[in-house]
Amino acid sequence: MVTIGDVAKAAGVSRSTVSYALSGKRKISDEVREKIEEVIRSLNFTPNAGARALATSQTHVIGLLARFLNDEFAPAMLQYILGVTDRARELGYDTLMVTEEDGLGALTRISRSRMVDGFVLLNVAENDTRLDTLRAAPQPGALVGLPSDTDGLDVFDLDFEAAGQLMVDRLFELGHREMILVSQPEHVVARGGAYVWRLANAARNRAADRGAVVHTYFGASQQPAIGEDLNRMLDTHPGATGLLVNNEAAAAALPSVLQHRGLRAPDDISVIGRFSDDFARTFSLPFSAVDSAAAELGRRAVEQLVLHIETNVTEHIVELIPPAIVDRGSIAEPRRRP
Amino acid sequence: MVTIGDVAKAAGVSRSTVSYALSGKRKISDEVREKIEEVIRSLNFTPNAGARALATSQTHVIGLLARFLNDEFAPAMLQYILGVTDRARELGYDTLMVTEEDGLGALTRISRSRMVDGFVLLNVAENDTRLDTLRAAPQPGALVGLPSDTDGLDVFDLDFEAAGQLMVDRLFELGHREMILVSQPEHVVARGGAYVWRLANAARNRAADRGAVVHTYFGASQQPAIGEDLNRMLDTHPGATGLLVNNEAAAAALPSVLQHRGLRAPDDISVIGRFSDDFARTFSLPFSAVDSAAAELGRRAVEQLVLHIETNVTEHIVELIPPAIVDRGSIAEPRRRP
DNA sequence: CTGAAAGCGCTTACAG
DNA sequence: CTGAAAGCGCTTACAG
Repeated sequence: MVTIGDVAKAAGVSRSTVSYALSGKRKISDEVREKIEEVIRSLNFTPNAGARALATSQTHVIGLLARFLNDEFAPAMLQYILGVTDRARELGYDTLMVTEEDGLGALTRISRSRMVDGFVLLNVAENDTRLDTLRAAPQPGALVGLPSDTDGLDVFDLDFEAAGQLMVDRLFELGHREMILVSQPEHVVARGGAYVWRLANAARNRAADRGAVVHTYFGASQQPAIGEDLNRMLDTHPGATGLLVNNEAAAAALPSVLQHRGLRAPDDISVIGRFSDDFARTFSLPFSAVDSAAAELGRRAVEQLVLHIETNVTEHIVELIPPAIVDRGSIAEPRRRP
Repeated sequence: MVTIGDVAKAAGVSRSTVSYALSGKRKISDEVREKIEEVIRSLNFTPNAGARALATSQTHVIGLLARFLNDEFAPAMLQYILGVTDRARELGYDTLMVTEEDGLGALTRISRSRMVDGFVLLNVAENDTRLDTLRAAPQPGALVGLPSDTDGLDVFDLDFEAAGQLMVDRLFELGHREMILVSQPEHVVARGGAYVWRLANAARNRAADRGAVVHTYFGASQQPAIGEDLNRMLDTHPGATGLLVNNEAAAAALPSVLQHRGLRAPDDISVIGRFSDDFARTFSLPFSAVDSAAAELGRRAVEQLVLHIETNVTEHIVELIPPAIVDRGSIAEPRRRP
């Protein structure tokens, strides 16, 4: 393998000069620098990452801890991941992706062995067991998902409270007074998916404040259960004119459920979901929705993480991205009763 | 940070003894070994990965090059990725996930800087521009996807030819004589997705051999285009009794298309797809299908890669996994014409 | 503007 | 059975 020594020899300079030419950390005469650059090109030299990491204590790798809970909707995870890997690369970092069950063990192992400069945690739960370890680690950490204790960490999430309010407001203003909210399954909440009840409570409270009602339900995260759930909800509340869907599987199942019942959105029922634009596109969901902002959250987490890695800022931030509705034409004034 | 020197000092031995105790590469007296282990635990020592990599030229990291073409069906990619990361971890490797557009540049950069011990390439095209670079790299490589030239690389893929034959055979034996095959979009083929025509040609030829006919079509990979495509095909071939679906978006769109037309599988039409079990479960697709074996392919690629990394086998293999049908009750004898 | 040398934290022949 | 020392390929004070 070609080393910095080979380059130095071929260019007729010392290894330190090559190193400085590479880093730009001191002035090198044009003549020498050009010679070095030429040699680097002709020898195809790239510095050894391990050696560099050893010398600088910087790996230029970030650790991405992703949890794939088999009852959550895997496709949605991909957008967060791509947000992270793409932005990391733009900032000069590669991404070590960790998917093991034992996230805590992985975090400990990777942190102690100094394989990465920092961590991004996806799918963070209300009381995430990984957080204490992360706080005690020498590397900084950024989260996607809002835990109860955000101390010492940068946190990014969609503002689910505002999302719940926005969904209700939008329908309320069109005239809807009775709505159904389908949330993620109860076990997602039980496991610490606090965003589920953040959105649900906000929606219910906002409706109550304005003199409307939102019937809130947990729904299965897979077919056919979720389809049956939806039918049951619609049967139970024949007067409901609006459907809020905070559950990707439910959103994906909804077109056929509506079709089966002979309902059309927005003519017969207004539908507003909460999912990513990419998700909507892939499954052709004809429903207006609050965008999950998955890629953006991943990108923001990386940016803030890199800021902590590369500078000595000590403040941490909690950033809740304001919800935005992507209009796909599925909400309108409630149908006039005949 | 705690180093091997700290451990040695606390245990009252030399650094080499600690190193050998860690690696087991030479006999250490029980007494000394136990003392060392105790110190390691109490100091929370984990060897520095960069230093180890520098000394051994082994990173215990594999590079995973994944391409996310925005017109391909992203959710399906996840299964391959998890197969790779999970199996890698079981074998003692972490995974550097690379998603940049410029896969060739990434491969070059990561290979030269010695960040990984080997590469797994996903989504390999017929004439993949990354392969020559991979062959010239000092690290071994394993592919998921069959290129035209497999020289010097380990290759894993579903046997799409056998899959096409199997799909036709299964329907033929039930009595179907006219079938429609919906493939991935033409531009996937144009880009080198050879598996599309491997399956299509095999299906068509097998049908011809047996005196049946398969109408083959490319279909869009997104809604609503794919829904219209499906309707057009069904309109064009009213006599077709079997539908073969080698296109995930089409499979996902099919339930509502069938419902719209008042068709049921298998009563009115037999349907057999090619997608992953996980995909079927997530979207509740009630169609029998040849399993993509995504996770298995990812796992096999890693296993073979690690074999090359850790031993000096020089033979390379091309492994085409035989297709297997997962029965979901969507195929039966063709309906008797009234 | 440039070079010689120390040091990052490991592993592994070499020596006993 | 164990230790002293060289070396992996970089970076960066130190010196000129």
